[in-house]
Amino acid sequence: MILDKLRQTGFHPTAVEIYNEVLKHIPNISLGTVYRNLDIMSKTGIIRKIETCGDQKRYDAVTKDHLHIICTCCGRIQDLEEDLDINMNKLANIETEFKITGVRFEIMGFCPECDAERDTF
Amino acid sequence: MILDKLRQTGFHPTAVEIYNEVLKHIPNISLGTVYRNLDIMSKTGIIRKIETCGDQKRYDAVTKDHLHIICTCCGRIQDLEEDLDINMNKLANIETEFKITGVRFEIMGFCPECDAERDTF
DNA sequence: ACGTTAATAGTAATCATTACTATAATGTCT
DNA sequence: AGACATTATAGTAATGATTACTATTAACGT
Repeated sequence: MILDKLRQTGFHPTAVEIYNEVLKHIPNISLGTVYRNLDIMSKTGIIRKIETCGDQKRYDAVTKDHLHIICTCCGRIQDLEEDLDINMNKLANIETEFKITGVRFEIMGFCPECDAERDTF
Repeated sequence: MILDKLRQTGFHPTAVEIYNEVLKHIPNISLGTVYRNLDIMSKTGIIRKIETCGDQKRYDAVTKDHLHIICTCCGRIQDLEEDLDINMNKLANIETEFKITGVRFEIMGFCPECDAERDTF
């Protein structure tokens, strides 16, 4: 049920948001259960934990690499179809002692709602 | 003093790490003071708050855009000199209703210490 | 039905950060 | 210098997301 709810939403909800959705179907589920199962699934690789912004972690049912656009105001995350032509070949030649495992590329901005709110000032 | 300490370190410390450094010179400084001043300075633009990874926020004395390499294990952040030839012109043409304010591009990996530790298993 | 194992609800603990409050430092004007 | 307003501070309390804990319940093979 947790996985279903995560897959149904186009955006990337927080654990509490998922909890509230599941609560409608399983009225006595515990928030801890949601956290635990999200954690298990992200460790198994079924879903992805987005460690990327703000105070709350968000979860993503799409595990393949893709671009996110993030509202710096409310934290909302959406997917982007665009490809920004990143020259990934250079990654292998970077001078560093780190063992590189991946990249993270996100676009920051104001979502329509937050942007409208800013205009009221 | 907070700003000095932040500028002296090559890596990007957390508020508590800065607090512990400053504590050596100002023994009765409060953690709240460190947080408040870091917040003021990042809002003024003197420093940068890195909202990017893990549970703790980190701070950066270099405000111009540059690449970070982040250890997914211990959270350590280092600067990278490389330029990855991102085609920024495409940013202006992205199809989205968001008002874009910037990008975030980071490289993830294991720092030498964490990587060595992994080998012991 | 019995015992073993794993998952859960509900609650308590943790940890980073923020808010609050009484006090101390600083500046200004006369 | 002295009276007053303004600001920053230390120290503590509160908040909020996440994790840990525990007693209970469900599932499953024999």
